[in-house]
Amino acid sequence: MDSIEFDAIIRHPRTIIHIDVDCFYAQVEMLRHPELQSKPLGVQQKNIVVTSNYLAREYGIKKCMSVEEALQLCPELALVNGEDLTHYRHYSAKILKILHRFTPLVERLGFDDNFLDVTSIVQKYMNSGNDSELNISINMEDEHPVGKVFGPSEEECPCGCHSRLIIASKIAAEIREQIYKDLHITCSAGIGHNKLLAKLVGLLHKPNQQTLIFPCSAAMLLSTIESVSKIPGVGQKTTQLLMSNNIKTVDDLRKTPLEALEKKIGIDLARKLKDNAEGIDETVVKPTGKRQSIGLEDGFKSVSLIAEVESRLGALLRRLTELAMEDGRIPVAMRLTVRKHDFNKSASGKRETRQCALPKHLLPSSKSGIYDHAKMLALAMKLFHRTVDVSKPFHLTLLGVAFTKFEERSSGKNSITSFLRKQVAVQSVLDISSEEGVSDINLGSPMSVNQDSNDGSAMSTTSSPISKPIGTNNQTVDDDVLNEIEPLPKKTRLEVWLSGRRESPSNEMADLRLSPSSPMQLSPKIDAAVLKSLPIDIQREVTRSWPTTSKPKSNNILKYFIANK
DNA sequence: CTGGGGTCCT
DNA sequence: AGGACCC
Repeated sequence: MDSIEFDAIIRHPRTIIHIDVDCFYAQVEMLRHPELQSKPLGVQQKNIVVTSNYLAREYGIKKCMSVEEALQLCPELALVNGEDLTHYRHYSAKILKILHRFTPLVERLGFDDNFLDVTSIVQKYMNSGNDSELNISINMEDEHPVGKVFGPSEEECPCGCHSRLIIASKIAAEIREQIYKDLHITCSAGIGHNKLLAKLVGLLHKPNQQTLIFPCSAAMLLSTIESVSKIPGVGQKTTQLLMSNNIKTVDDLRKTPLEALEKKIGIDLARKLKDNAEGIDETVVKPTGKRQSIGLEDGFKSVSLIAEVESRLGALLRRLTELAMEDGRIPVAMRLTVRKHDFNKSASGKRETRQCALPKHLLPSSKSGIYDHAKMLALAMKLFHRTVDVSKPFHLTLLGVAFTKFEERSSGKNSITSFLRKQVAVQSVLDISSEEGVSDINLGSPMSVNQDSNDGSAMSTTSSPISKPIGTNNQTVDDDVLNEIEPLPKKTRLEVWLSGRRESPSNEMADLRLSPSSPMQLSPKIDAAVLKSLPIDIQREVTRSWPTTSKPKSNNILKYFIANK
């Protein structure tokens, strides 16, 4: 077969639907507060209106606008706080379940953005006129797509994608209908033969509508997007790089020779963007599995006291352990995130993270079935002291804590797999107990904050003799476990103090010293020899079920069947 | 005081 | 551990 004919036949083999929930947070809040349904509504996080309903958008309110600005545009704007994502997470899971009724091939970006590869269900419809597994029947006689179509559709592509896309538009309509019937949430959809086109075309008609694009209109769609920054994957940095090279539009991108572009932005990105500029995108829909991390963050004006850090981390950890229990898997590592106030310039304020293994005995699987919050907090504080030099004044604008590696809850028996998996998870994580073994010397004298500063705030009178002798403080967490676990008060002394304090934080602070966090026995070293000593087929069995850290390199063979360019 | 989440790559 | 990206 001539390679050109071959190209023509196999060109657009996939069918992709992109489902975007309309102003997701705002819809959820309207469901929770029906009286707000008919009013302009914004969802607020800190000083930001992160999203708003369409009534509010008529006033010109945009995503991530400041509250001030939004209220100027619409003084009667109703605002609800959306800093707690619990309800959104809940609805997001329900939406995902509905999508899974259609196909397991669902890739999620965030809570409200989904790609579905419906190639195979479209094929089922073409074979039989219905899908016995779904309760949907599609009128195959009707050749018209549901919803809008972008661009001309005069000539049918010889690969047959035309009718596939039309069927997919009916499936998309059915998906949206089921989401609305079950949840009273509206979505918009884009239908195309790849992810890029499905996503971009769905933006054209937005609340509660859907749009289809045929391949012949792909280049046209890309031409109509004004800036390269609208291409998914082109963020702020790349946009700056491109603009400094006078590349602003997709057409600029097309005019730039690949070789020249590679030198400016790197070979991988250059190739991707040259493809994208023509509407080409071979990336596959990667089904989203379990989360790779579960985290919580809290931003604030400024936190400069260790005591307040401890209080806030404690609150975050309580919620985080609840989320982990819902998830069902056992976390194996903890990561702390800190954002330090950046007052040298108006720089963005980078985050710093520290990560460590989570010792097994802090986990709920061991006897009690619950987390030991005191020790979790001690561990988090240890990470904090690795991140922030508390001998000097500090002020933070964000604290976050996350679980980052997981072990499936064993369901009992698969001992060897479970054992090895745990080892591999722990192995790559820094073992913080093994270095600076006794550590916590800083913890002994936290009042040294401000010791040479003149800002006269809280602590300057202090330097209260903290001296619990470091030596006696230095029992390990393991020792604590062996001793008895002190019943955790509803409020810790720290929280009581914090909630009661007004202006004169005095030497009460001496009592707020973090309980001696100390080296923990962590992470037995992995024994690669154990694995290697197994029969090869057992090795394979074991490694196949490991949490995926390596990814299949995306050398899609289809690439070689794409019309040259 | 640009939010509170996430992903993957280097 | 950080960076860039997504929503």
